[in-house]
Amino acid sequence: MPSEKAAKAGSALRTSGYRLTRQRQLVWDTLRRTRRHLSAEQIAEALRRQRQAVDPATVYRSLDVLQRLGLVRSSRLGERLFFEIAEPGEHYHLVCDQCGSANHIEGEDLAPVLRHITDEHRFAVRSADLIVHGWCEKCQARAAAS
Amino acid sequence: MPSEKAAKAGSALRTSGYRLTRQRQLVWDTLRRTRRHLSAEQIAEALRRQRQAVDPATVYRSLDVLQRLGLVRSSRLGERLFFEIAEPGEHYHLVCDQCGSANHIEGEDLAPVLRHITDEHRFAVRSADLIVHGWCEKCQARAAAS
DNA sequence: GTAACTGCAAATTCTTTGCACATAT
DNA sequence: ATATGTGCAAAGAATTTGCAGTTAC
Repeated sequence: MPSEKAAKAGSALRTSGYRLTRQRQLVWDTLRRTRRHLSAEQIAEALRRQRQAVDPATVYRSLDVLQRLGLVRSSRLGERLFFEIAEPGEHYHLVCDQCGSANHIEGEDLAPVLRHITDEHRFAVRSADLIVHGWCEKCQARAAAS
Repeated sequence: MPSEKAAKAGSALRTSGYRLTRQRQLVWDTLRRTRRHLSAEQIAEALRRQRQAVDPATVYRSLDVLQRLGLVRSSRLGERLFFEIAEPGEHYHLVCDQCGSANHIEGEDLAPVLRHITDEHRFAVRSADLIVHGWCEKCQARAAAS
């Protein structure tokens, strides 16, 4: 699972004058291994469990650097900041009110909405985030079972 | 500007067993007077300026009650929670990255997107909030002028 | 009169910062 | 060698909570 993609962070860091450290590597790897969004605390917790503890402050700082390089993006979902690998293209956030999980799905459906906002409301759109709250498939099943 | 709408909060409070206090009245009135979203701190600040100071903690508690009655809704825009009078129907949030103003606009364009999420992703949608970041008309004009 | 409400101060939670020590280049 | 990065502890910002005193009903 390493190779090109895994090397991406290393070279991006170096060509930008940042150093490739164990901590940055670990934060990046943790994020790459999940499809989900993770909070800084969840990343720190995951690393702690693997006996590779990284201080939360360092997790935040690492995420900040990765974000500046465009490798990571963050969004505030509910109470906290969540981080994910930056992928090109639109995407929406699905936040489960029951289990708190946060996922994203791809799609281009937002384009007409944004065009409307630009044209009718004279608002220069830079980015858009659709946050949908509800129940994920798992929690629906769990509720139906009881 | 008072009359029916202004009385709404009072009767809703009473029929639900809550008391109509000076503080709740003031918070509600402040929100009704703006079209914008206000943070709890902005509400407290506005009241302080009118020599009607209400403690921030009380502002939060009042907003919480009004929200439980369905009279107010909140959304997290950027760093903080913002509050607004609850109006029926979909709406989007436009957050200006320059001046920090937060506005909302009406529209039903989201319906097809939400249908897609329900159908394709088996996610039971409860609510959706589209948060658009960019530059508001005023700030665009200001930037163009300089 | 009394349960509900308020102000104030302290507690919480998430995130950022300062600084002495460690490490990648 | 030295500029960058890390851990730890402390500071910050936004929001919540505990409690003794106040107020709407």
